[in-house]
Amino acid sequence: MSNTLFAEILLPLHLPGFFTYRVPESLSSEVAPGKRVVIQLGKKKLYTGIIRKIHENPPDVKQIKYIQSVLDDQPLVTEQQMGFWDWVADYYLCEPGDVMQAALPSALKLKSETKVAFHPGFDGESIQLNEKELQIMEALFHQKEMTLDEIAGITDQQKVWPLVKGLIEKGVLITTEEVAERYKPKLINTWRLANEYHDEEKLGILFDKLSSRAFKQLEVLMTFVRLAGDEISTARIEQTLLLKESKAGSTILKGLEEKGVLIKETIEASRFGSTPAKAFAESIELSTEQQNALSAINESFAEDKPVLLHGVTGSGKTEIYIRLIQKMIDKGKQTLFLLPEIALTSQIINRLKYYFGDKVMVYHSRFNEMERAEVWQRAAAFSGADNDPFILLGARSAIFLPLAKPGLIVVDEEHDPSFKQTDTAPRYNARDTAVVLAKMFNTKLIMGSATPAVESYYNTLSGKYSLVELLKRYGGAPMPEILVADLNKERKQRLIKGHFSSLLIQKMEEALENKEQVILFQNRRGFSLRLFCTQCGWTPECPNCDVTLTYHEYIRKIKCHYCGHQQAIPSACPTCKSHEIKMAGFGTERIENEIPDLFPKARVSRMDLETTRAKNAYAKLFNSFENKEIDILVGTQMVSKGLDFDNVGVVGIMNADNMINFPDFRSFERSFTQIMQVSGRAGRKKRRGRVVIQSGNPYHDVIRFAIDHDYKAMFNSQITERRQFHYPPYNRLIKITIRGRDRQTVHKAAGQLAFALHSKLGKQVLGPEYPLVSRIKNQFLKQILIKIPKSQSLKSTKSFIRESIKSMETDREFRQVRVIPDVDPS
DNA sequence: AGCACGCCGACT
DNA sequence: GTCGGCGTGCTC
Repeated sequence: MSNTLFAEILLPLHLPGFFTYRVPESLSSEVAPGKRVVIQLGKKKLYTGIIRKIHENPPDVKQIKYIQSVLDDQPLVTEQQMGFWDWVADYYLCEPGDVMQAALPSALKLKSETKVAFHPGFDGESIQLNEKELQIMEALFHQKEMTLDEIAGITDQQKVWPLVKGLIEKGVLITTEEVAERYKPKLINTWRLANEYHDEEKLGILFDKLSSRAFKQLEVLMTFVRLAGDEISTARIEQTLLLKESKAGSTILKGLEEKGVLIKETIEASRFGSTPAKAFAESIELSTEQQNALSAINESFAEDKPVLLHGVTGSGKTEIYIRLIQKMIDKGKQTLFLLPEIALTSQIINRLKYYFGDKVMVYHSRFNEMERAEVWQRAAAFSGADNDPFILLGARSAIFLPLAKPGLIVVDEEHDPSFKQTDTAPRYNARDTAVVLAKMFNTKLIMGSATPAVESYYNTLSGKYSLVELLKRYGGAPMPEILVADLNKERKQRLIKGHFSSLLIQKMEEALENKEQVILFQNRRGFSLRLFCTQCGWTPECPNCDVTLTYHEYIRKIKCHYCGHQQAIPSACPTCKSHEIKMAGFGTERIENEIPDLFPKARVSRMDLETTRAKNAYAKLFNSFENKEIDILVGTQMVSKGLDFDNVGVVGIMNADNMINFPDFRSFERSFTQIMQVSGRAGRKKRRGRVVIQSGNPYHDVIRFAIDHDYKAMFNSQITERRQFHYPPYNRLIKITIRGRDRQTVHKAAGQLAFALHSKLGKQVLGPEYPLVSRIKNQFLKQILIKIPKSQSLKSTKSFIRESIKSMETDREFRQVRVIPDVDPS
């Protein structure tokens, strides 16, 4: 007789620590760390949890529930991965449950639903029931089982539970909680030839027999033979293909099955189509520069050092990645390839598939639940077979994919801010997390960018990473020429038409004359169209958030970016009753509308969030630009990422100032990066492209450095500033947001927390201050910023911060206040 | 996170 | 009265 077992269960919820459940005797041989279990939490809800530990110590709690069932035969998450999850939770100051929630695809996290049915003992005799109760019963006679939502639908009432509860008490209804495994492998039917007929002679006799009476069956069999080709004894033909090719129905197949001619086999199939590789990675010819870079990378890998590949746009970083990936494939190891979300729709996927075919699997937020779960499962089940996923490609959440044999991690466009998750916990940076992951799993790591993040470049100087440079474009293509249009000067001389300077117009004309294309870039921060009253200056604001509403053409309404509130355009100003309401600011749409006047013959399209919302809209725009059906493409950020076109003569940056003047310690760096990324779209193979930057401040350092393509000058100027003002990479930042319904309480709570932090951290604590937007969805916000010197122990500082937050949260006065820590905020 | 419980204001 | 709208506390 063994002792009772208990299990520490990790739940995908924002709750501290683990919950302890009891292991029933019947499951004691099945439980193991890393397996999923079904447990009940609270009064009825069932959840999927993951076993973290099994022990024999009864916990000190009032009630202890049993594990209901074990879902996996093999652990879904390995010990090593769990260690990685723990690191993420610890470093980014969140709960392990937050990490589980982010890491597991939703199809692997089941949740129960309440189902209502008749009580088996209920005899149908009507007791005193009201109209709504009768409605429910009526519906149940037809359906046997209903969810609470369905009941809400038929009774036309939102709060349905008291109603159902009454019926349960009367002995009419019962409820059950149902969980269904949501991930199901896709199954397809295939057919093979029975062993008996592998013999040619016997097959011949069969043909003769069928030709006399079963003509349809003969046709199917002949189709089978044709499709099977040389592999008649081993071939498995898909049912759908077989039926389509022989134009037969499934009854005919049944007939053949009954005669013992063909045998049905159901196999697990991929939800993804198959694309064979079209070329060998070895066939790529590297330039001398690329060859040197590759050797340098391999040398650093030998020392187990992460590599930062600083390669200008068009220098051929991808070819180097492909070579490195091929080497991993030869060793039977997997590559995790991370890139920014928007770049996922781009050419790089096609490039990798071109060389690696089915060995590439993409993990994408646009995929449905099942597809994501399939990628997850196949990554973990990897055994090195030919069509196994050797390359896992995805945005930041792909960092949690369970690679069975990881060998290499690639972080492309490593400077990109979208690697940092900002909205929900865990607020992790996938690039920084990749560095830790690589160390924990003993894999190689390469990060690439044309404009590395200041932090990353600094790490190469301090020796934490190796720096490998590719500072020339592939094939000796020239870097684009960068010109600046002085908006103030042109404005004085009245040369500006709409939002176009004479310089930009001139360069665009030249390009269009040469049959070259034009890309115009408008930063999203400038994309707001604001209404204002010309008489008193009034501007419509969001009732729930502390922001002005912005105009959206496609709905002809004004809308809030934070909470989604929208309303009609006011016809009169509510303060002064004036009807003189005008629009300020400009976006991609405005620019698009101005073009016909300036370039009547040009074909114009717009690429931004609105125009690419529909499925495949992005690909369509992309293709028509590539096929030169578009002369001028106006767009936001989107046009700056991963688009490589050959025929772009001019890139126009409509307004550089709203990027540069953004109040943030990274705005200088971001502006430079943005300008360089957009500029990279110009020119390429054939001739030197041109970039026109429009600015009211043409002698600003950012613009000067951009003109010279001088990353290092930008870096040097920034690193000095960062040191002086104690910003990263010299100090670590932790931003703490305090949020709540009541302004005064938030103010007080923030003050108290800052005071507590101050007691030990002193001047490292800044604030509390109101953030740029101090109210979102009717919640008031305040922020505290902590600047921790690199020399200081991060571990003890963080645990002190954790404790300070906890002690503030336990104060009853602040029970409605939420505290949100953000480590290394972007 | 979800959910029950409890209190309050608005209507069939 | 009953319904729905929150605020609050709790989950092994």
